[in-house]
Amino acid sequence: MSFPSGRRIPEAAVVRLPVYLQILGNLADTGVTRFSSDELAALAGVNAAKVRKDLSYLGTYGTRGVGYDVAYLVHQIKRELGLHRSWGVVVVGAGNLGQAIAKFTGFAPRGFPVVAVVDVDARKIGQKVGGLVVAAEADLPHLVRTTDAKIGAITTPPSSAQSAADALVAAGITSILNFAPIVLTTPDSVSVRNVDLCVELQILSFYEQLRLEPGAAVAAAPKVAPNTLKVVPASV
Amino acid sequence: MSFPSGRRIPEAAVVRLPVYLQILGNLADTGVTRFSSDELAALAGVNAAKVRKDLSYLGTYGTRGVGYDVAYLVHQIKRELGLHRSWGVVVVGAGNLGQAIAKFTGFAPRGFPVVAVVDVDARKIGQKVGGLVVAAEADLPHLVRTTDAKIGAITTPPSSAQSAADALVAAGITSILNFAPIVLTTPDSVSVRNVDLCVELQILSFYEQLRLEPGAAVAAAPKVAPNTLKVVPASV
DNA sequence: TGTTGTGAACGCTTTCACAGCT
DNA sequence: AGCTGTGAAAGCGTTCACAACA
Repeated sequence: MSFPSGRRIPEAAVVRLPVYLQILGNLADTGVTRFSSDELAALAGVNAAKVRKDLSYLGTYGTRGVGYDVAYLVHQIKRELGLHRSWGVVVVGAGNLGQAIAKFTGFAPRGFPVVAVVDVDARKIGQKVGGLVVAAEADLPHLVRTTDAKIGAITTPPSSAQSAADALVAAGITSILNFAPIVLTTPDSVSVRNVDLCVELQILSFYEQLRLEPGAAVAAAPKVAPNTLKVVPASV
Repeated sequence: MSFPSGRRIPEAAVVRLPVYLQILGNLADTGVTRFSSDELAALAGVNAAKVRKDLSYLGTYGTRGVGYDVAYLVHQIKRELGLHRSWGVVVVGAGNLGQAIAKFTGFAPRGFPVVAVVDVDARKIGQKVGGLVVAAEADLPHLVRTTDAKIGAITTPPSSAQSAADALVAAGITSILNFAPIVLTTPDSVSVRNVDLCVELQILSFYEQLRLEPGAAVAAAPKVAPNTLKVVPASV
């Protein structure tokens, strides 16, 4: 509602900024230094008016008749998303997915180093996973404090996901990426994003089915996903 | 636009149906046979009016003064989402994530068996991953035909993701789950859902930052994510 | 009485269209 | 002339509030 200097970016725009950032990063890598809203729109699969509106929420950084500067816009989007600092990720659950995330080398360079992996299973504790040693879930408060982790990723079986969430919240984590196929119960001050692959597959199957059914047809292009995000004033 | 019998479910509602389905499944497992919109709303973290509207798109299946039947609603949601049949998934890219997906036993029971894993790397071809043998990406057309796969999951490095998408499309796949951090170019007749974990982390960091910045505050609860979905008439 | 189903109001998001700069 | 920035309009999605009904 309120915002430091009256500026406020609509949620719908916030979720598109990382997509623009990615594309602009690719453009920069190929030596492009300037782009127009038309060009970015084509690459992102949206329309130019939306790109201009979205970018206008960041400030007035374009040049009429010319376009936008790639490097400058990358900087501004990063600033807005808080990507000029690093956000440590602690992975809860050292199963297949947890290990895949811990081993993935693509997060750290983009500002999201995996700083710890924990599990409740004594057989997993002490194992090495991608340069980290699996710690006990009970150590979360200590680990979060010492590593300054800011985001928790839940990759446990569904039956342990809620207790994992409770442990993360107790340890002071307020942003959770949940891969378990259950709806977590968390305080309103905690942001949760659900990445339930079954949900994604079910949505795909709905549209695939429309394509298979004779006579069925849809025209619109839905862009939403079943994520939940709760955020309350910082003072609470 | 048009729909067989004039019925049409808004996209925003479609993405919530899998969430309801999951919760109702859990309720059924614990012996619950009836629920009210209030109860489901509390469990799903939405409000009761939304639940009633969403369920009303399926048909008139509730009983005034009483509520809804769990088993019956599960059946109706499954029917709507096309979950009374199985949707084979072919994984392209046998790296950490691809292997984690292939090994995960939670998809098949929910109607999404992983029927094949392919890679371009000759060293990976022939390896066994969760009961499947990694095949060559060049075999995709043949594999899709013989396994009747309907969904493709791209878990390759970003540099190979577009060619993976092209190969899937050429093999006749029209629904793609993309884990690579790039925007895919596909025909309009192909549905793509992007599950870019960096995008999710970046969105989380935006809200985390608001919480850390003194004086910052947001009130609304955004529920959208940067997915793209393109669907065209079945006849095309 | 209790709960659904749903028009109508509201608010957010997208799109249009053009004024304003370069 | 070209492209941005932005009010205003249109389109969706959510919420309200209550009639309908078991």
